[in-house]
Amino acid sequence: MLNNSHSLFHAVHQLSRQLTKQLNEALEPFGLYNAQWAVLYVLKANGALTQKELCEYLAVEAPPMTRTIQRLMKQGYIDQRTGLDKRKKFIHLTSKAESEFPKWEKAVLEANQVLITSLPKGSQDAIYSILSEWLIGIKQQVKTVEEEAIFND
Amino acid sequence: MLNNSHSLFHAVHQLSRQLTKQLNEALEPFGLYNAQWAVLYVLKANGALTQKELCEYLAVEAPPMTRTIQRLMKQGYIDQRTGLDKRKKFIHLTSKAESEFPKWEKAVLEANQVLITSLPKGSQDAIYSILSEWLIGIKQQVKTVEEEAIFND
DNA sequence: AACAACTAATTACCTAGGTAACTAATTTAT
DNA sequence: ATAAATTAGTTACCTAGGTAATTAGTTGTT
Repeated sequence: MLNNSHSLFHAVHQLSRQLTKQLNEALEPFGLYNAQWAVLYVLKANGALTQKELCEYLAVEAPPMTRTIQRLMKQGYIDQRTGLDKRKKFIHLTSKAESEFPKWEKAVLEANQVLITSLPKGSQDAIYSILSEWLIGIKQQVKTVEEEAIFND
Repeated sequence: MLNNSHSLFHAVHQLSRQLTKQLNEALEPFGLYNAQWAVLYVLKANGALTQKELCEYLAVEAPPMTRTIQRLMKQGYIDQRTGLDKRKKFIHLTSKAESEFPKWEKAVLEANQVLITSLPKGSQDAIYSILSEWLIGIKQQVKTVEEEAIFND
């Protein structure tokens, strides 16, 4: 039974660190890190996207995304193409990335499998829906608090 | 309904970032960051601890803890005393920290309140118990996998 | 047509947390 | 008693993510 918010927040934080740690270990043989994998995964699933769109999909600010993209480019897994709007940079998976992707995905799925075995399917669905709802709630709440702050200026 | 592990892990990760971000904002007026607050909170609740013990309580490796402690010391909120075993450093809250603590706690609790309003009490308990179980499971699982790896050497 | 406002991306700099390699103190074995 | 192994903490260096300030390109206004 939960007696305070500290414990809950701490558990979330700790879990997040465990997950990324294990994922990084799984990706290590390929010279990839979890932030890079996240980008590759989104690009594979959605096709070419601008950096802005990638930021929105992954809920990350622009500067870390710039860095991750520059690294992936250096490794030859993506390329940038500017469109009509020269500010926008569309990010594409290279054929090199396309051909490596299945290996990466396999390693990641195996790691995820290990991480998730101790969580019964029912709990998986429960936790996912609670977390999703909570995230939405937090974003609204934060927005509201900010607006009140502006209003009170 | 959860269709893959990526979504779940991503939700956990994103939530963790939201929570620390909001907590940092709440602590900003006091010149504190969430990692420092975590240490202060544990020391207040448990009394003096060695750095090793602090690491275990907060599930953090030693190097980041060293850094957090050095910062808190510079701010005059803690002091180190070596015991009989000269390797161990016991960390104490200073009276300055003790007198400031209630203000910090109030700010943190208010922030936590905002973050948790969108999560019904039932969901709080549900999520906390699932997360706790899951964390335990992951640690066992990871340990097992490592042992198998050693065995197969 | 020219100036103002906005937008996408980058740069510089901050905190958090991780591993590997090291130092100093303490146990354990021989 | 001394050499070897272990332990607590530190240092150096890595990735991740955040904010603030800047640049270049685009839109809107007048």
